[in-house]
Amino acid sequence: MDNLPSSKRIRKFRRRILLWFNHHKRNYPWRSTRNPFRILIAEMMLQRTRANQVEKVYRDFFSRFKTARDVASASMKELRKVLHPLGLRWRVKKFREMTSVLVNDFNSRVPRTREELLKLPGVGDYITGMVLSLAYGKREWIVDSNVVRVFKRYFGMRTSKEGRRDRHIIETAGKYALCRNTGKANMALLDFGALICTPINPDCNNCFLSNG
DNA sequence: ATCCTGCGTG
DNA sequence: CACGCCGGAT
Repeated sequence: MDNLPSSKRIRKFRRRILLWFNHHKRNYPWRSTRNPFRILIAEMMLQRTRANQVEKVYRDFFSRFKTARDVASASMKELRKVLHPLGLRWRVKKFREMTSVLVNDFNSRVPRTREELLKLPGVGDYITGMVLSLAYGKREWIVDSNVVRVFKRYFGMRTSKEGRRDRHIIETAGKYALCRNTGKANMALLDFGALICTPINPDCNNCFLSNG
């Protein structure tokens, strides 16, 4: 049995985390836009990479490239130069492949459905959920390492080693996403995991969830 | 040492 | 389901 948290518990959790988020939100350039392409690029940079580290690269990137076509036609050398500080060098090629598919198959439009987004090279469930919820305002879930950790601690959920792919985790994230402003709720979950409910030395004293 | 707003491959 | 990626922050 899965032992999913009840809808009521999830709603309460979301309400409290959003309240916290209103005062402790992290500000990043990709959060002050609804441009789907910019959000998509930002999410690709953010995978397995700390957000603070991405900030400068994001600005560099968009000062050089404006459109999907610009990226698709850039030289590997130039792309490498911009993206190098992020590490994960195989990712550099993904930026070109992804934008090429965007230009060739989607008329340079970032798709609006999960199925189509997943056709983009380098784009998986997580990035798809972020683009759909943040750029298009859809009620789509995200699961990343932060989400798994927060759910485990708050709801006491058990997971396999690959908690991100556990069905009950994804279902909980799906229920969590069913609200008025899913993009905001998803960001709140990430920030809470990154700032308070950290992997090591979580700041439990300042956690509104731990007392009560 | 361990982790980061994961994804693709085997 | 397991693993590599890969620079940089903690």
